[in-house]
Amino acid sequence: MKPQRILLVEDERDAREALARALARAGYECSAAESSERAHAILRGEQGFDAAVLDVKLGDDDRAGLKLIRPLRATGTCTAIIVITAFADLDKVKQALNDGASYLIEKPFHAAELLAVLQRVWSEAQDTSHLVERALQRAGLTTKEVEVAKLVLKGLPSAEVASLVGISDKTVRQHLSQIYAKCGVATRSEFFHYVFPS
Amino acid sequence: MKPQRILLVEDERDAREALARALARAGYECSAAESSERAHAILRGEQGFDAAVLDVKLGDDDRAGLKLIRPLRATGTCTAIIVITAFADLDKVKQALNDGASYLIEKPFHAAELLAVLQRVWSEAQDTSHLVERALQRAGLTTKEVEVAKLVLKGLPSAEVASLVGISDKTVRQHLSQIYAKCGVATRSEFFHYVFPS
DNA sequence: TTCGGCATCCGACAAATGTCGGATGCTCGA
DNA sequence: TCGAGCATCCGACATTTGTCGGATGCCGAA
Repeated sequence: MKPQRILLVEDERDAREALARALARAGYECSAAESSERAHAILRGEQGFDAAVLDVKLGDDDRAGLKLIRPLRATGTCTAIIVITAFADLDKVKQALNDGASYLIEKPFHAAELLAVLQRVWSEAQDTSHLVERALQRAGLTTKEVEVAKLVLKGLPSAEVASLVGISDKTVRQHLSQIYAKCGVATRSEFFHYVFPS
Repeated sequence: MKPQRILLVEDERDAREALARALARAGYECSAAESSERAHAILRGEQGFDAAVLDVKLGDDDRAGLKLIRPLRATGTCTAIIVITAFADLDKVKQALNDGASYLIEKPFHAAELLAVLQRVWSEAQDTSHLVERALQRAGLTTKEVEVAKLVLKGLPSAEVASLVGISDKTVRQHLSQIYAKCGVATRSEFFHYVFPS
């Protein structure tokens, strides 16, 4: 899957418009801002951005872009945050990393690079396999139980799981009972919520 | 919730043992390795680490710790990866960020700092609210539908959702039908899987 | 060898879930 | 003002899900 909505914050008009065009051409819906203030204004209006591309330097402020990272992370929007900068110094990169940036690209760069990074970082952020692995591991499930659990977590009904695993649908439900007990839950929904806390 | 199992990779024996003790005291189950090779060996044996704490320099190799980041990310274990280093130079920090590290701590540091960072980074990584927001936004749900959807995603049965929202349980199911239609799914499980792809 | 844990099946039942058809009232924009 | 969209409710039904009691066979550790 691809990210859909992207927040682009870049103060230089040419660069901003070029990137916005590139993003649009690649099928993204892109909201562009030229300053921190505009970015915040946009965020107040609409949420639900999948990713943000932030220039580090905005106008006078040498690291205005970095200051946007924490608020963005806090809102819970924006899964992937990419920062771009012409002058990567140690301090800025450290801050970017520790504030929660996903990637840093140095100017000058090709739009294609950004698109590639965007795609990669996004799909990594979307990946929930670690949550699944962890939860199942922690619960101490047996081999078969893990097999069943993973298929159930794919949204399949018991009958489908049964035919895929090659056992009876009754047995699948039996296993599930056992799984639920180990996880301390009682229903399929609760099990999902156990694996994906929210 | 706290992370449970931690992979600690640090070549200096004193530091390693001190950290391992501190982590154990804080209630973590900690596997320590003194080299890349040992780390890989541990990973071959057991998976399911929640977090990794990596020293950047291991033995001769100036950035052996950094080289562990990608494999760790690739395995799908390890939600949080913290790197520690005595000499943070621009190049190393850039690599750490772009390879997928979550945080960088500079030596010398107090064990308490590490514990605090671990806790923070871990809970951020656990947070799936952005997935929820994104999915619901993308589906174009109405206000009420979002309200219902969020409670359902908390694992609550329709009846509970109904009493929390203050509407009839039938109505909740009605809303859910609508929600499923918008998301292109047919059951609660599929809906979970729509929100949390895995 | 014997016993506990794992995997497998069955029948039966209560509860939860999803769907259909139909209904009312509200609000906002054309 | 008139209809579309939203929110709300109802009854009824087929399906799915979770549980209970009971059963068999296998394997590995005690």
